[in-house]
Amino acid sequence: MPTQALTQYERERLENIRRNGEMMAALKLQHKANELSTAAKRPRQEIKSFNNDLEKKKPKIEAPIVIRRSLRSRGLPPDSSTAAGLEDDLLPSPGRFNSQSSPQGFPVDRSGPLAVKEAHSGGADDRLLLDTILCMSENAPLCPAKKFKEGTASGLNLESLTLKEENVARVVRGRILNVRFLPSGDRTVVIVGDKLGNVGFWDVDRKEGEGDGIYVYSPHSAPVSGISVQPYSLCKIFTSCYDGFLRLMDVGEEKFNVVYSGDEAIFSLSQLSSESGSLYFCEGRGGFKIWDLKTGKASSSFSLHTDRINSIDFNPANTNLVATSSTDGTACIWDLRSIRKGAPKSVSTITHKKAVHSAYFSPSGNYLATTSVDNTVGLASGANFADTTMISHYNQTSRWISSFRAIWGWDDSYIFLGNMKRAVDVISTIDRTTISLVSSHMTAIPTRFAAHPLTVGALAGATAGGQVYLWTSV
DNA sequence: TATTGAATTATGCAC
DNA sequence: GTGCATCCATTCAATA
Repeated sequence: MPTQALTQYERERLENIRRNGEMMAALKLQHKANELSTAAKRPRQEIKSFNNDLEKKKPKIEAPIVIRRSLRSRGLPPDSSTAAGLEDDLLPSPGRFNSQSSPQGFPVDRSGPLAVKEAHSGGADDRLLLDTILCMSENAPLCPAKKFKEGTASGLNLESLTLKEENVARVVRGRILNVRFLPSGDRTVVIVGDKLGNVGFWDVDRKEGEGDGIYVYSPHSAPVSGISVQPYSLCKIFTSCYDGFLRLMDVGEEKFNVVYSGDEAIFSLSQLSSESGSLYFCEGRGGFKIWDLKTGKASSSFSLHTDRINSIDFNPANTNLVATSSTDGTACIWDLRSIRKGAPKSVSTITHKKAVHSAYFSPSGNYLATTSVDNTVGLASGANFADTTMISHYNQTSRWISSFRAIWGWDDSYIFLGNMKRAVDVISTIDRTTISLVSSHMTAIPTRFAAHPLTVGALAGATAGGQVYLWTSV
């Protein structure tokens, strides 16, 4: 390997990986022997889960999670070859860092475009999934990824929400950070991203004889921080990752292409439901970028917070307004038309006592709901969202559990979020009361949620154990 | 102000 | 049912 062509940063990473590899090798010898001898007997879990035959076959060479940090944040001097190194990242170069074993046992290079086949790491033969998505895409080519009938009464009856036994699945192995629905009314497909870099699909409405409907890909080498389905095109799915990569899963092309590769971890990703030319993402400590997909360049770049930005959300009624939530303890609403580079000024700032993990606009755009580790859910409304009320909610998740993020349902009346007692809490915005949805099928704490954009009552909750619970309205 | 270290404790898996 | 490994999240207090 031509080490002289690598940047200092990359050399450090290689060294780190080598050290980890040595340690792993020592630790894993015994572990692997145990694994092989016990791999035959397994199914303890009653719920359906991805078939890990492929996982069993491949030698487990676990690449360490390498979180990208800028030279600046690591207190190192600027490296003149960084830009070149970045270019390098976009080219396939076998044997480079970021490699992990494929199902076939060959190392997978995660620094360039990846074939879907190469990234496929678990679950059934994925031909069926790819064809299903293509078919869904053809049937609903003009179906935008936006909320159900913005702001109008959805007619949801909370008491009708149930969790059926068959609507529980273990989709991925790691802790889920992100859950989404494919925006189609035809067929329910859930997409999740986990801490290990896996992107899992669950085809809930599969037909008899089509297997368990679970498919797993490993396009990333670190936690998947965002999933966004391209508006008007179900077969283009963007994912962002702590490894600094933004990828596009193109179902038609059968590729996980590299859209962007930066030096810092990407913590959040969003797109406008009405426009498909740009990606909006946050990286490092407070960085916000607008990425032009046509030119492949950043059209804007701002520093909006002093710490990581955990979520980005557009106001459905006025898409010039974007809300960001940050570990710096604030959630801000920005007007994209008047944001200034030097000292950006927010339209409104909601201040919490601790980190804010989400800030989402209600379907009508009249409210903003924030979730903070200071044990509150904030509700902002009125002119410039200046009227703020704080609703008490226990948000202390432990080390192994992702932070809670309160999401909106199908109209402005309810907010959904996790509860440490293995329940889904529903806050009514009308009387500010909280009720809990419980089920004996929910054996872990749901922390990240998605409301189906077209089906009222279809609510997916995801856990630290890779499970997804799909609540439905009957 | 930046860095370091302690504390937190749910889940899956193997037995 | 019990015990163990996970480990790179996040916060906060203590330190330089």
